[in-house]
Amino acid sequence: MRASDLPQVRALRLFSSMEEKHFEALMEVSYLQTFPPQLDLIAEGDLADFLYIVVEGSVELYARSNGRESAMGLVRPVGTFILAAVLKDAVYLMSARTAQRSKILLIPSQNIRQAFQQDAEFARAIVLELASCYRGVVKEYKDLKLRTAVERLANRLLRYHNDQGASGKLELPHDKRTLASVLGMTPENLSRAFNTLKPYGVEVDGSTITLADLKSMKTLAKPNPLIDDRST
Amino acid sequence: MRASDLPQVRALRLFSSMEEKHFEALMEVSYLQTFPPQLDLIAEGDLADFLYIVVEGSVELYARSNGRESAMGLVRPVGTFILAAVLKDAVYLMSARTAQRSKILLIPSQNIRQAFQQDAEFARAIVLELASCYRGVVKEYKDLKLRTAVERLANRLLRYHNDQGASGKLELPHDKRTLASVLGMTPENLSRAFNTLKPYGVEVDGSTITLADLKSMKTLAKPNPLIDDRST
DNA sequence: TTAAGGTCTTGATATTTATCAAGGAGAGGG
DNA sequence: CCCTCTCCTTGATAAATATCAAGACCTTAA
Repeated sequence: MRASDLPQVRALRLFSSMEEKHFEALMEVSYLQTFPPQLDLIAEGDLADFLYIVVEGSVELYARSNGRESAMGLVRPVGTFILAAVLKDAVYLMSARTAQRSKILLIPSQNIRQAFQQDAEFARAIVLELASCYRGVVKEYKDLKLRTAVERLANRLLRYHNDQGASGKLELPHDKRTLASVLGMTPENLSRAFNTLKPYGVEVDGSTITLADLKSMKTLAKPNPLIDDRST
Repeated sequence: MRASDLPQVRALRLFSSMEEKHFEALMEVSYLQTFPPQLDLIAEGDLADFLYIVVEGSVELYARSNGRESAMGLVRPVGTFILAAVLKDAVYLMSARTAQRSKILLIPSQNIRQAFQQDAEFARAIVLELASCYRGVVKEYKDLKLRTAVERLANRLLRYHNDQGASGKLELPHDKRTLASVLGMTPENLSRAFNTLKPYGVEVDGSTITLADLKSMKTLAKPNPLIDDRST
């Protein structure tokens, strides 16, 4: 890994409170690499050799069973994925591919586990990150189990809208096919769900969405911080 | 907490490798309590005051949104719940109530976080437990997202069957209403799903299920270790 | 023994979601 | 400029799931 990349990595929450010597040891065995879009990074069932950290770009987590495939989540900077598999020294439960050209940090699992034992501050950062991931999945699970497709879309739009500054407009961060999969529906159904939201002030122009009537959107969506807030 | 209960708790994986003095300090502030069935233990949205460990009995995790309610999981001995909220010092994402008369260990969150910092072995046990919880939810999420209702039931039956010794018979560990909710369907639909499975050798007698044709069950269910194995 | 209250099942129907088939709109390449 | 490709949309239909209503079955208690 190049020395010029170090400060960028050091600034990540996961590493910022770590002892210098442990950080250096970790970086010596790590790779910061740039990948083209749509490249498969890991496949479910493989042994967890590395911890992945998305530094730039974005990565799609997905899973397959029977003939079906579904997106399980999107990881954007700065997020980790498959931390649990790394810590347990187990196989990946999800596959991952780049959604865009992405800069990704790879750290060998073994060294992560070692650093966890040696550095209490790092251990603390790791467990907080893992707890956040856990709560993220629980929220996705609740979203899917307690809401209809239209409600999921409405709440997702409100979330993106907030993340992007609540200006009345938002950009979908991925194509509609992927969004549909993330939301647990077919692309056809996503189209129809957008039509259903039209009376609530949702205007679609490509990947730009305008929310013209936030109040009625919220009445319909009934956003719930215990599902939709990513910060808590 | 009574001294006679200590060995039982000490044997739990979470505590077995902890230093004696840290264990004692933790136990001094903890409660081992027995609760009647159907008692609400925590409510989503409340601040995480305690870590809960199910020592005997079983606990149902559930969540609400809009008017809907759904079971999110069942915790049986020896399992923890809401570990992530405790570590993050955040609010619970799920509610919990006893399913049966249950013996439960309550440890104040603050002391858990303190012990995590002081005892590296405990930190290791905690992170492994949390990673297991994470992977458990991911599996539930995959189950719901990638399978139909009948497939979910079939795979659940195969799982219970295995857990209970693979003798051709199995006992449902909860009433059908709860099972339906865990599987993400209505009780009516569960009934129909059992009927759909009849041609595959599934005979229902109250909460006793006989699997008379495992081969065709497996052909239908297509069990997937990356969803159904609880050990990995 | 009967009445009352569960849980579970069944049938009829409605709603939601998926599938299949076709067409439109836009981007990039020749 | 037009072709071709991909992505998205729309319509028609099918399948999956939920809802509503009723009844069966079981347990418990008077």
